[in-house]
Amino acid sequence: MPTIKDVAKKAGVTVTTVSRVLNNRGYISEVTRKKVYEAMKELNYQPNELARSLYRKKSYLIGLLIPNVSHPFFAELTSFIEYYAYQEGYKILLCNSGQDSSKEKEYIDMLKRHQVDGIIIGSHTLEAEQYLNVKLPIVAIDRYYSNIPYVASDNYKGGILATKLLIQKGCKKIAHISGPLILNTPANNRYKAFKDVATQEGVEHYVVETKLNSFEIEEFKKIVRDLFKEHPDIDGIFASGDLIAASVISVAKELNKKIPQDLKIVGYDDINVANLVVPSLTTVRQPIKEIARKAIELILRQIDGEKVEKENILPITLIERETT
Amino acid sequence: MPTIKDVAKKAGVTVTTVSRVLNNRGYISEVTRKKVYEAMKELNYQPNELARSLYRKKSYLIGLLIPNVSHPFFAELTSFIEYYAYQEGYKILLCNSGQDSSKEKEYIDMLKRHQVDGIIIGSHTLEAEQYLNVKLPIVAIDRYYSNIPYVASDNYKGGILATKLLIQKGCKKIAHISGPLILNTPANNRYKAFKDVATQEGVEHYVVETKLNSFEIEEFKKIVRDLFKEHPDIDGIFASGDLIAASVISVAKELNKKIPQDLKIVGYDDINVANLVVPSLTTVRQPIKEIARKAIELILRQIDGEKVEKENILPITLIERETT
DNA sequence: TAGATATGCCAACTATAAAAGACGTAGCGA
DNA sequence: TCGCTACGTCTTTTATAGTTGGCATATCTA
Repeated sequence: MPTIKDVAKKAGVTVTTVSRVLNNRGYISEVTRKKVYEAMKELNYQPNELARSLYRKKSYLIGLLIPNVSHPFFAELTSFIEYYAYQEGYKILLCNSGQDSSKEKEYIDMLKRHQVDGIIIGSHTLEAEQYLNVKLPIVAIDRYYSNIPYVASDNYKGGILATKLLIQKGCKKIAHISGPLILNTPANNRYKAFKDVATQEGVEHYVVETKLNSFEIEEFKKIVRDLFKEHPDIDGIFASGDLIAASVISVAKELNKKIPQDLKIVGYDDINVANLVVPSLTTVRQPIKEIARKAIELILRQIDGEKVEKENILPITLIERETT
Repeated sequence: MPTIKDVAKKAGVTVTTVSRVLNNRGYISEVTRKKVYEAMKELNYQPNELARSLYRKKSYLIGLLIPNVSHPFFAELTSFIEYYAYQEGYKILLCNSGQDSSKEKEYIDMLKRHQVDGIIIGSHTLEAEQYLNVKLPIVAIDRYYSNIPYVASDNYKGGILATKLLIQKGCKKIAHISGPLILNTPANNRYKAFKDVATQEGVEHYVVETKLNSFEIEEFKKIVRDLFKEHPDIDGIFASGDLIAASVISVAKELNKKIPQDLKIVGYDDINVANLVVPSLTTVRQPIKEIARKAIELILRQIDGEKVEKENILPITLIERETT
């Protein structure tokens, strides 16, 4: 790999001049500039970003810590985050914590060692202490913690709309399949909204919880099968995620339940899969692209030393398709 | 952020001593070691990986260049690649090229500037020249190029099995929905196998091609609708990807075609979605996990200066589910 | 002739690593 | 007993690739 010295030698100037050309600083004649550019091209020179980062104390790296990219929601989110980061000249260091809090801790330390300029965290197991002694800019996605700013969709409203839709469409016995409720996350507002609406409307209702580590479709299916075993006459399900909702469709087929006649389903997220399954999923659309954009915006503003709002709630939309 | 100097000062030794403790090199008395560790702990010190990388000429970073993580196949692949990389102490810099060759070029330059130790490329638009002047270790996934080692599933055999299954199950008029055939990729062997088997067995057959940039479900559906408009009596489809196959299911429902009675479908990949849709997809399973493992293995061996085999074909499996 | 423009030179700086050297002590042979 | 080597521990110096600032030295222009 050629260094700035090789370029200087080839162009017949000093490293100072090359550095000036690279950074557009000081006075440079067009002739010299051209010579330097030509030398760089000939040598196929790429400035060593490590050395620059070291000096500037800025790496243009953002750490993205999520449970798992293989989950469509995080995959889509990651894609948009990468998109916006790239537009601003930042790069993404990808970390899958696998919902394992020790791996999460290790990853945060690793990201610090690599001098990332900020961390976007969409992972859920971490305890208080580990966040707090990180002085880096952080943005959480769908997660509360102390004074760390977070981005989330309007989960409570989403839960209201979903539950109301089921009742309005005539469901008499409804269930909610929630994420892990032990964690204090914004997503739990979906659960709260479900409870609130069902109680208020006087509709019989149940809640089942998915486990912390289950991203496996077979596990989701098992949960749904167990639910129907206990309550075969459930006629409406609000699932806290489209993947779970799709699993409900799959199990409903096994049990010969007609959708939406015998069973109505509302998901959450509106990932691409929601429009791919048959029947297509009615779901609460999270603005994934906007969540990504907001997260990047909040990180960059913190990197620039700005204070940012702690709460960043983005609007949801109820998308009615064929399962209701 | 505390530096090694701060630790040295706190422990009452020189930076060299701290460095020795950190790197387990040379002679260190237990007393000194303990003092240093205590100082590191007190200061919550994390060695600056940028400075280490600069000196060592090794970053422990691997660039991953793919069309888009939001596609489930790449999402699952990325997840495994990250998993194996992490096990070996490497980190992943994620780049979505969006199938745009200029962005691809920019990304490769960026990765070089960041001194990545190697690049895994699953992207498809890049031209010859741009690869060649990269002296970095590279591994391609599902892509041929000159003397760059690649990993791919046994596409030809997969195509054979898929096509034979359709014919064996009684299909009389079959179609293949391929990826973009302009690119010279291993995936085109699915197309070749389809042609070969259909011709050999004397079965009427058609091929439609998806466009380069279409990862959009609506685009897939449109392609399928057009196919059925032209050939309403097609009774078997081999789709070159599960997402396309799922789109076929969706369109078949629109057209009131019964699966598998009126229409049989075989996909390719066996992403999680294949088992989620209803009816569940018969598909050719690519060993995504093994592809990831192999790609990391090949990159690491190249980083260590080893020569590696150019061709790395991994076995596929036909998974029969409900669409055949 | 002053000021702007253009370039060079040198040193300091970023955080860490590693080779070489310094220092005191111990062991051993002549 | 002197001189040599070995040893363990720590320091000094140099290196990594690039940035920056001060200062010197030109040349050009108003």
